[in-house]
Amino acid sequence: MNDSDHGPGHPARAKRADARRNEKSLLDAAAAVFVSSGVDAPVRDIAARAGVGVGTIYRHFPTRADLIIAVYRHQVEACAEAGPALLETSATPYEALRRWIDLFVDFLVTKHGLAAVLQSDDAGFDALHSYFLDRLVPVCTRLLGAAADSGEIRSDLEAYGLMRGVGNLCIGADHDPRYDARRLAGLLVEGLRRPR
Amino acid sequence: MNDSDHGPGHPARAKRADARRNEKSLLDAAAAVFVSSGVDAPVRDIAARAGVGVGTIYRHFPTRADLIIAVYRHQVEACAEAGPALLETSATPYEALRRWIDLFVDFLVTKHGLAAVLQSDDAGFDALHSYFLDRLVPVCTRLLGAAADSGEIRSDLEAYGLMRGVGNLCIGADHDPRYDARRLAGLLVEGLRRPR
DNA sequence: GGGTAAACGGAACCTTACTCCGATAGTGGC
DNA sequence: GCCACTATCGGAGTAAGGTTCCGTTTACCC
Repeated sequence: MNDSDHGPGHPARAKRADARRNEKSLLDAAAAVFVSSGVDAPVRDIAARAGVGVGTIYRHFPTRADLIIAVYRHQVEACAEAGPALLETSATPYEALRRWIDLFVDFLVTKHGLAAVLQSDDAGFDALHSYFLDRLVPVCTRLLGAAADSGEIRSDLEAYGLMRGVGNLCIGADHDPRYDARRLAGLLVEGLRRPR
Repeated sequence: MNDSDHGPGHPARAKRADARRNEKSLLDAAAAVFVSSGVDAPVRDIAARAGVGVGTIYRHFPTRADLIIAVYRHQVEACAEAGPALLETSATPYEALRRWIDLFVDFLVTKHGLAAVLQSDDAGFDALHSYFLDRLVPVCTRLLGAAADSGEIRSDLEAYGLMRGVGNLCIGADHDPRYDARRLAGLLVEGLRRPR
């Protein structure tokens, strides 16, 4: 996991110092540019901001998806870990599900264009798509399962479908005050409640 | 509205015959290409299929949005007109709303990439966005209003938000058998029901 | 048939993604 | 401390798509 350690000279060749420095610069620059120009800002802009050539970006992050994943990894992890926690601290499993979806929505809508690129069928974003799904679907499955077991919701919707749906609802949620993604996601979850 | 009339020689100059022919060719070609390659197929492809130069496309349809609107105008109109009709033929206003949303979803998911481009924040698709909204939001408003008046659903969601939400849910619905947009849209509408 | 302006076509240009390779400069061995 | 070795760098080059521009063609009116 942690490759920044530089223990006593071991056979495994350590990454060169400039490479590590550049990777850090790139992550910082990308994060800044993503905030100001969205996640599909031109690669050149990110390279310029980091003070490196475009070749350096592609060497460290073969696809744009890899860069996006690296930038948001921490937050995705946090979201994933929040699932089980909410299950413990909420009054009911349904309540936990509702709150977890809120977290996910908040994360997505605050990242200009991330939701859009997440659902893009553009090959090359497969890695991004997969990362989110691999990390979050299991968490969602558990929340859905708990809420279904407690009889609060129907049990005929897969976590995958729900995640994609919620992700879609977040598209374009920034830059349109009339569109409230959080609200709609809430209604969608509300729709899961058992009829009656 | 109808500019294909060529009434008795009036001062208004009639459009040249080749221009009218090309416009027709372009609409046919675009429709065909949209089906096989999606609505964001390269402009050059459409021009080639129609047997005209790219300049001719831009002369007839200044933006891609104009072309898309022209191609799907009939179906959008049909959808808009189906609203009031459903209100008359359905058992309850809620039922009419549910069925109308189904129609809208079916329309969107069968047009590769249309939903995505509809929500794109890319300026230049404003016209497309506006056309759909101008034409369909009033219809949706009426359906929502009727269902709210009959007490079947809550009344605190604007038609605009619902339309955007449903449109978003349709993104990427083709080419992913595990994702059922119609189902999710149904759940969203279900979520509108008054609690108890 | 001839004059005129509408309409055509596609070369040219711009922007962005992504690749490739000569130049640069850390690193480990001495 | 110096050198050779090679990982890494930087950005010119290539490709693809969108949009514009203007010399050429052609329908229309008389």
